[in-house]
Amino acid sequence: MSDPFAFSLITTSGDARLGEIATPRGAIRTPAFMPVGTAGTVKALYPDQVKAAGADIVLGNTYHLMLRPGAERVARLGGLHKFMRWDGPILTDSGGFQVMSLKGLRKLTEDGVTFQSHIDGSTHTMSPERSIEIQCLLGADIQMQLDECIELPATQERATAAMELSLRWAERCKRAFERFGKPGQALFGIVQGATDLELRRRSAQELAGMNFDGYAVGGLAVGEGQDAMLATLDGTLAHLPSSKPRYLMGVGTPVDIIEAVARGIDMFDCVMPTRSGRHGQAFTWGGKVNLKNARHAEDTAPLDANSMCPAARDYSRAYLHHLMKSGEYLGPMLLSWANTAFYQDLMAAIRQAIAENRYADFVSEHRAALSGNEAV
RNA sequence: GCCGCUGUAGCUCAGUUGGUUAGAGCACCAGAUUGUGGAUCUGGGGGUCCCCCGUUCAAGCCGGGGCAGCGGUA
Repeated sequence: MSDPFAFSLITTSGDARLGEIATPRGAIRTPAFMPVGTAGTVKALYPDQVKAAGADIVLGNTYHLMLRPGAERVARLGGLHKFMRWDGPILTDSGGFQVMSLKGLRKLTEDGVTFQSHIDGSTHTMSPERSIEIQCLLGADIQMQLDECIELPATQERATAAMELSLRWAERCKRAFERFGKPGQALFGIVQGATDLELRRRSAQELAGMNFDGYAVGGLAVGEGQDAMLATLDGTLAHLPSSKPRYLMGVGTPVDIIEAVARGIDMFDCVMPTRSGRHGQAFTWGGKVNLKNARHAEDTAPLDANSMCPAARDYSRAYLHHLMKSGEYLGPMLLSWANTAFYQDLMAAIRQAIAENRYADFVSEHRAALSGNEAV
């Protein structure tokens, strides 16, 4: 029987890769953008909308789901897919990002992380083994190793220690996954090493030697700036096997994405389309649009008349402005929808440009407009 | 009519024994946001301190008169 999880590279354009990841729950077209559904929901959207927007896979989060409703409970309820009514693939983050983002509420040891719940203050521990066990209880199709993600800039000592700890945890996650994982499920390793190319090389090569199903680049877009991020990517991807998917974690803006694809990244996730949407910012081919700005108050134009997404196509900017200014629920719903659709449209356009071997032209065509605010 | 209280930013209010350029929260106008704590952060514009007169080197603050609002009262 062939491995039900498999990455196939279809074609390339420069270093940009067009591919497909086969999973038992369906294919993931790459380069892919994975909407973030931390707590078992892509916030403010129905699963059907996420699917219709073009997303093949969504994220869930180990840390959040273990606190509430609890991994064992989700398992008793039939797993995360059934629970949230998403039948496509799900990738779960391991909790590594919370190692960084909850820095006032956690303690780190060789064995794992002790978190204080942000919900009720209760104490929870998560080892690499427990993180994998939880991800298996949730039923995640793609699971992530537990890692230590640090804020940048960081000292050499700090970056080295976090990278080396992440490698040791990678090994432990691999062994735990062999015990808990089911056929068709995949486990990704995570490259760390801040912006130090030598650390990144070591991390990538050692992970590659462990033979993961895919490789993530973690610890970027955390304060280092885009130039440093892209330089780090250049120095990292060369040391990862081209036969496996490469995932740039937590990234990013539309321009981050097109630049990272140009360097050979296959998968992305980011809270930006949904979080920004909840706060009034929309993404369009013409750049970012802040619907809270007064200039939209009487603008009868939609966000993007050419969009296939009703939220972007059928509602006036004036109405979206009003909803956001009034704090109405529909505002975040419509903008999360429009942004999720835009990100998927962006990925579709990226895939098409690679397929037609004109990716460099695509980047130069759209880079400037995507990088700033919409021209007024 | 009389008694009391109040009047400071769009709103709700603070403002010391009179002392530099009168503040806050919200609202407003913008900017940030990258493996989501439905969060947060950063800037900005905005004043006839109800009006007039007086005291004083100096008044949002003290005195007199007026106006307005609220409450009480025969």
